[in-house]
Amino acid sequence: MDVVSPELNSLLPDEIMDTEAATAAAAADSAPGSQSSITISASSTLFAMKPALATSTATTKTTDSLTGTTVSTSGTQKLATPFAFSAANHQIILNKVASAQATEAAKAAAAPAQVIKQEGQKLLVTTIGKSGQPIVLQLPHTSGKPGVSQTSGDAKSPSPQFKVVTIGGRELKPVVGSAGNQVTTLQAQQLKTVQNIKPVQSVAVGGVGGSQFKTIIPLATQPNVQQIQVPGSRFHYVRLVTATTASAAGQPSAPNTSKPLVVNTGAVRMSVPVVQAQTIKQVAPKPLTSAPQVVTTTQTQQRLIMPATPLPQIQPNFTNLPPGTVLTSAPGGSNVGYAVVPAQYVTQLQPSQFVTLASSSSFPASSSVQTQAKLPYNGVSAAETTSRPRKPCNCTKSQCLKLYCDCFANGEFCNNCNCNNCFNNLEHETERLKAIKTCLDRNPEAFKPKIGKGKEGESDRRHSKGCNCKRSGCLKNYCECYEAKIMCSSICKCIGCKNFEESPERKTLMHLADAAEVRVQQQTAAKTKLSSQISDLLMRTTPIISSGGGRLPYTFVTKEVLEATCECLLEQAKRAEQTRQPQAEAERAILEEFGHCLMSIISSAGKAKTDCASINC
DNA sequence: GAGTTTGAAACT
DNA sequence: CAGTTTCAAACTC
Repeated sequence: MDVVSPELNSLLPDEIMDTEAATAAAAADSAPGSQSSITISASSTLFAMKPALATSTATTKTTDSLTGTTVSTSGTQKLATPFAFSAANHQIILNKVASAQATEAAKAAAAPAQVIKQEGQKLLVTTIGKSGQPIVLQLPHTSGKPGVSQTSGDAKSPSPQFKVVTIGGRELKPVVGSAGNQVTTLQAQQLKTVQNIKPVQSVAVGGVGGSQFKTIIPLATQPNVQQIQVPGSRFHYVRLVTATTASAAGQPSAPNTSKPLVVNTGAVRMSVPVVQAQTIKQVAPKPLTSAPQVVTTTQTQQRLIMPATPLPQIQPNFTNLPPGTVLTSAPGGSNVGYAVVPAQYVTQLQPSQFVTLASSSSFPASSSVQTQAKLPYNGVSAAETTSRPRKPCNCTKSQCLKLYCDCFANGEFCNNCNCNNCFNNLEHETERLKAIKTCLDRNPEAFKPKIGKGKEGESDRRHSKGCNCKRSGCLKNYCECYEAKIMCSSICKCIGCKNFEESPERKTLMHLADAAEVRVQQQTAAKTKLSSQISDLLMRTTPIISSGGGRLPYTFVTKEVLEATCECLLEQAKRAEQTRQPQAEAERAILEEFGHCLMSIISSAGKAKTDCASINC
């Protein structure tokens, strides 16, 4: 079954190809029609963990090859029950083997690489990174081309016999020597992990030429991974079940790592980090410069439904499961949550959003599905286009299904918006997908960021289409260039543009904006400090007061006191106004006066407390 | 908060 | 492709 059409591939952003997955894809290049590249997606969730044969604690940072995101993973990983491997019809099947055998394998510090012979090809089964990290299996093409991720192959063969691909953008050193003979300790550890993985149900087989990609679902009966076909979606999903909820009864805790997941290192171009939905936390939004972004995860017992590869089939049960959707079970229902996450965007989610969405207990039964995730059709991380949470939209007529709607245009579901008749949600998935298609038909780059990345830094950022401003001088937020804090370029068609480097108007605006920002920061700092001082005072006085009965600060902040304080502050303001003091100075004086007032109140309160104590009241 | 202005998106 | 309309955000009062 074809999973990615050339058309779809053409729609994917260039950034995706600027990845090691793409490199691997290039390395996997082979004659048209061949199916020589097989990649098995893996994650701690996918490979549901069994009671530990071995336990390792690791902290791993993995760079997401799609977004440049750095995924930080930490925690204890319990290796799973081992499995044997077999391959047939270009399928890799990981079969369970006896635990004793697995134990032996786990004990072997330098276990040999798993080599699968199939039609003259060999498969090196290994992982990259530390124990428990994702696993990539790739059948090499017998005439594989040199590539950064490709090994030298079998020593007895002039051509490479196996191929190692990277996961999540993590560089993988070539395996030296023939498969099964010269394996490094790291590889042995990786293999140990491989031997302990659970069956995988979905295997994406990368072919060559864009249209050659196949999806194989070899283990339909395996309980831990289920393939889900989403109608109208370019992705198909694999439901990933953690050991806690599916196969590891009695296990005290679920694995707590996030894993990058290479779904297909071929031209499907998906290298996705799998993070467990319930507890994903984004430490900081990804800046425009696409600097590495840190994502941390903590323990979870959630299931993930991950988009593995695009899937054209439409099945009725999942018309409301769009890519980029986090699902959760209804309260009182299943004890496990579900998440449908276009994993390449997982790291872009705002932490609060994701945590909320993944919470399986916070949704009403009538709406067990909530969404707040990046949709895949955008193909670009939210962080690449925005550095802060998107403002809620106010659409009234577009149903949030046109590019007028910022949420839709940025590939997001509406969430906490003020829109009316919104269709940009799961309940209207069919319409939404249709709208996406319409937009893409009209403009294949409709969901790509308008502000292109500069090759040599932000100074080279520019609007992909240029603006068409006529009246704003390109110095108001009406102008998309100005709004993006970039100057207009030669491709702009604006009239009366003042948004260029030497523009005095622009410089003046910038200075004003800077000054305003500084002022806001100062005010914020002052408020914070004052608030802190008040809190501190209350904390210090309350115990003393309460010991004598009554809450002194509140007792003494009477209406009269408040009025007197306000009078003082107003008087100070008037004085500042009369003397024409600068605003900042006036604010300082008022705050200072407020401090005096507070001190007076506190002093009086303390005195009263003393007096009260002396008369034993 | 209501009304106006603006320019991108959508439409013809 | 150009002109017009629609739309929602930005802006003003």
